[in-house]
Amino acid sequence: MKEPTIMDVARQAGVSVATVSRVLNGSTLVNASTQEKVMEVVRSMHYTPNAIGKQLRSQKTMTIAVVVPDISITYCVEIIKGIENTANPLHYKIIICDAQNKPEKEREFMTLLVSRTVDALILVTPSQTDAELATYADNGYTLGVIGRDTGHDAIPCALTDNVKLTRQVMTHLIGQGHTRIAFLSGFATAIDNYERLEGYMKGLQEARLPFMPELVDNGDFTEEGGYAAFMRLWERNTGLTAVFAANDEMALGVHKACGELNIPIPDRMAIVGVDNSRLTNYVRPQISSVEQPLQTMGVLLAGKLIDQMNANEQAGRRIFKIDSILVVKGSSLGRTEEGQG
Amino acid sequence: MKEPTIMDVARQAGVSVATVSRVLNGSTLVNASTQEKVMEVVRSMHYTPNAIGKQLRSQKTMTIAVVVPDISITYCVEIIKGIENTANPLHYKIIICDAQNKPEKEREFMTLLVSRTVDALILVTPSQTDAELATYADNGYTLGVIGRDTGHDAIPCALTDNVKLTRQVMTHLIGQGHTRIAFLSGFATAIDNYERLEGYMKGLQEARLPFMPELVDNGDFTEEGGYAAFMRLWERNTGLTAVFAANDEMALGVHKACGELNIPIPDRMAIVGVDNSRLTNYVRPQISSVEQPLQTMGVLLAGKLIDQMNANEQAGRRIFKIDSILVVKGSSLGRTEEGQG
DNA sequence: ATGAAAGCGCTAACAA
DNA sequence: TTGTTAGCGCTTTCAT
Repeated sequence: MKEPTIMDVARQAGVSVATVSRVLNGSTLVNASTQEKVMEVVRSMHYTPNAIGKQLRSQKTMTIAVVVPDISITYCVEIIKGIENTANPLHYKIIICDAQNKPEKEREFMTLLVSRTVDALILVTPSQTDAELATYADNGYTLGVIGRDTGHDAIPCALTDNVKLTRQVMTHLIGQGHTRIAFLSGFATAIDNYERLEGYMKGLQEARLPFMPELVDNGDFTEEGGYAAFMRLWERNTGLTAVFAANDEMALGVHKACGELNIPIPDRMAIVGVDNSRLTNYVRPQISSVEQPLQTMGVLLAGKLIDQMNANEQAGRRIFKIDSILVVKGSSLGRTEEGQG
Repeated sequence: MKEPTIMDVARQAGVSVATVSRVLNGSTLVNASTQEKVMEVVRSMHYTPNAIGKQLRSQKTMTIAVVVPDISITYCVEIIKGIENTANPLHYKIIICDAQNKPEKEREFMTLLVSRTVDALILVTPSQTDAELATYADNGYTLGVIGRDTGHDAIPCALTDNVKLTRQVMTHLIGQGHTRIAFLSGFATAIDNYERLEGYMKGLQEARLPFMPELVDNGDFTEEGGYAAFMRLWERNTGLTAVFAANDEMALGVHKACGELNIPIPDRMAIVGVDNSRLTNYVRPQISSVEQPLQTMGVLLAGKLIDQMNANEQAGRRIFKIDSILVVKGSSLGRTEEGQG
């Protein structure tokens, strides 16, 4: 089971390897009859060029690695789809790397870049520090980040405007008459937290509502975390009537907790999440959520990165900050008078 | 930004490239002091071996491609996780390929194998025919399939026992007193259909229930398809009291349809799906579903494939047929007397 | 224990 | 228009 090489084709066709290579790569400087003859042999031998040989010679793999924290999160999958939709038509292959929520795994994947297995690497909400990522960029590696801005000139990024997003939610909730609104954040390390907290506070400020630290808690971006956090909030007896969770998982946890505590939604408790994931539409009432244009983020960043590799110069925008939209559903709309009492 | 090569390291350390290569690959035939000296240089230069060069020389990529029909399906993601858990510890990299439900895309990914970009390829519920896949195996390529058996000696596979699975469901439903049970299949092309239909018929047979063709319909494995199929079934006025859907998506469609038609679940209509996906636990009542040990399937197949590559002989089992378990929930349990009337 | 050198499959610069 | 040939970075046989 030995693959035919370009040599075999050349021999069989009675031409040199250079000619075969030219035909294969669509060079115009080839006699039509020669071309025909070579293609004939290529077909009859079922010859397919060896990708490794090509890569070694051309110093290009035409491959981009996408490192996601967890392949089971819809958030990540949507981004991947966006990247694919841009990369595939441009003949770039995508290799998806699942870091399984382990920072050490994520770091391991960086060697794909260093070992030249891929031409570029996209990190989705990386766990590495800005300084770590800067090192790679400084050494000339092509990488981009989705979900935050490392601040490095050579690292493009796509992210949502968290402050705007949060204020949008706050405006909605305050408009519904809520004054005690809890904020459920994710990991303390995520930059999103800081920005969303900022938007939360700004929203309160504008409505001349006081900031109450006891209305802020952490749910670690998981359903269980959101559930536990809400239980803590509830026991503090702060008189809260609404919860803004930094993602849908936590919002689902709150939804569940309210169910168990017999707190009617939205009458006694309004809930808003982020991601507008499918699940939010299957629980009753459905959960209002902010929809981020994830595919778009993938499309824009991949496009930018490919441009960067081909043009060899950093032209155009480096930061793609994208607006999201709030999808209002039953969990935060239509409180009945009765319920409010 | 030029990477240091093994040559640079050799020069710097005052040894030959062969020695550097030996050190890097842990050969024992190297003087301890030489070894130390080389490693010192490797560290100081931040040298990382070029993967492409290595691959070309060794004729191995240590990479396995996993081609899934759709990366957004949890079914696929679970299998991927299983494969990763086996492959990564054995130093194999995984490249995930999303065929986006397009047969031509799936076929394109086969060139990864032919072009030697990967050492092996795993197909999850492929759209290609057995004959097509056989060609690759006959030409010595290493591939495996999850979800069906191609019947080819050199193509290992992992799959669930569909007949058993279906009969399990039928036994449960018949045990609950149902006699008119609809069967909702997926694409007509999927082999699963045939086997599940077989199990359905056997289940009826054993219980001495008649097979009614008008109780079988197709829902294309989608929620919308399941919804539409149920609507058709319902209009046929067959007096059905239970639906077995070949996957959870279709089961959710039936669930939705019942909601709109005001058919109480499980009192007037029992529902059972397959996959035991997360969503089945968020709707009310929760949907009974068959849980397939997907991760296990990935683990077993990947292990078999890697063995096959290393041992160069086909020892051991080729077909991994795995039992699934039925998780009974509200949608098919506890019909009240009243409801039955 | 170490080094020299061949060669994996390919492209492209240079020659003819 | 076509051919010859030098590498891309690495491992490994064969000498030493």
